[in-house]
Amino acid sequence: MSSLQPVRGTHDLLPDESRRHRWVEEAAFTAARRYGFGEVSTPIFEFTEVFSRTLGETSDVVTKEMYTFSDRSGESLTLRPEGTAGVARAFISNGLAQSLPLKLFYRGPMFRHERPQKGRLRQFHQVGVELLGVESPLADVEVIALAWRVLSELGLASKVRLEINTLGDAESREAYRNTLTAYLSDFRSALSEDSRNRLDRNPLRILDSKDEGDRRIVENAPLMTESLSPAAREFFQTVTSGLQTLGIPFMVNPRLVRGLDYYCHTAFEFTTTSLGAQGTVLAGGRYDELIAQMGGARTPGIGWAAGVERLSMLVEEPPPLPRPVSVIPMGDDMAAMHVAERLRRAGISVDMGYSGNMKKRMARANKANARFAVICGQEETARRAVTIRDLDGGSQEEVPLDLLEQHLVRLL
RNA sequence: GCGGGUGUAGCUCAGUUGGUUAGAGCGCCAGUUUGUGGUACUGGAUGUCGUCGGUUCGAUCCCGAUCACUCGCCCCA
Repeated sequence: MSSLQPVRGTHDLLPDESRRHRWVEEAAFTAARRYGFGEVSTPIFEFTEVFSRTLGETSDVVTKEMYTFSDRSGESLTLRPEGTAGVARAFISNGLAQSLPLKLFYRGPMFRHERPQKGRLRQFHQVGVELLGVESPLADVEVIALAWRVLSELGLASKVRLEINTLGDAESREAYRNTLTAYLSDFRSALSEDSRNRLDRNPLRILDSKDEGDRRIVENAPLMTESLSPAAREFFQTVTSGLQTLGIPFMVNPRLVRGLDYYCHTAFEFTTTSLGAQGTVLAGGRYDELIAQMGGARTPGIGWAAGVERLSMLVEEPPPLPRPVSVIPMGDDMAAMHVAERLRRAGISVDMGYSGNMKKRMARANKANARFAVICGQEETARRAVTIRDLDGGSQEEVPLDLLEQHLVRLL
């Protein structure tokens, strides 16, 4: 084994796996386009502030997971740990408040300095969407419907479960935070060490603690629902009934919380039980205050992101590639290369080996899963013809060189 | 960041209770067939036994460290 290893938590994507990833990404983009989203591509690094100010100073992502470094002019830059902050920044930088509502799709690598596990890498890939400038819960419904569409297209409808919750508006959340903290404080000494910390920093997180003792305490805790303002309650009601209208199965999980500070109202997660500890496959929510927080005009938004690696582990085989034709030279390699080039110009995928006798080249054609072999032998060449061999059936026929392209196009 | 497991050929994995030349299957290469692949048969190559250090006459095996992967926690896609 070589000592040249990739950096911890990073992977080389060889052609087979790359193809799975591509398939996942394309399924997401195709569906997104059908819902009216256009692709946006923002830099994979930003000024550190773009993330530190928006994700929450106490969030794990900011406090211990960012790849932050100084560039040569001393600026603090950070490899993006998620996509929304960069899109929000681009929205402001480009004055896109003029073009609301805005529907954006993105894909690409994200970076988090975490301890790697299955389905959790330091460089991983996400596809995501953001719908900006729509106050109405219609946006929430549409964006979740798109997520459901993507997962369905990938054949994952039966493998995932949609959980949804509301975090309410700012006032509701503030009120809830207070009642929850008041309730939990009585149990402070009974809480797990992690949760005692969370009590001060982010008490909502205690709701989804995996600790047995915590769970018992949380069972009787007051719910967000009880602190919701009438407006927030109605908003959530519209979202859930909308999902019902569209026939999208979901379950309300009043203990579902999101890690990043900028979320409000709708929060949702598609989870699976087949990926070990990394159950979340696609997640998102509403972030009405994010852009204002970054210094832009207040612009509501909602979006989600999905982990490409996680999805590609769940997905069955991607659709097969079109099968190539193999050109087999017999003596004059360059003449055969010329034939290959003609076929490629005609839009046909062509494989051709660089050395070896006919037997070897036929074996290579087979390995390439070629549908036909085009044999360029001396005798045929003298007649300005080639032999086409059907590699599935085994029959072969001679075809005049001039008719080769049209002949093959018809056969394929 | 914390705790457990694992690391032997390109891949999946045996094995050595510390002892001379470390194995299998798949894959790869060659041949049976010098103009014909997929099947079959025959033969072949492959390894710093993750890395560094320690114990020992002797370490792939025991010990320590380190790196990577993996499972769980934290957190998240």
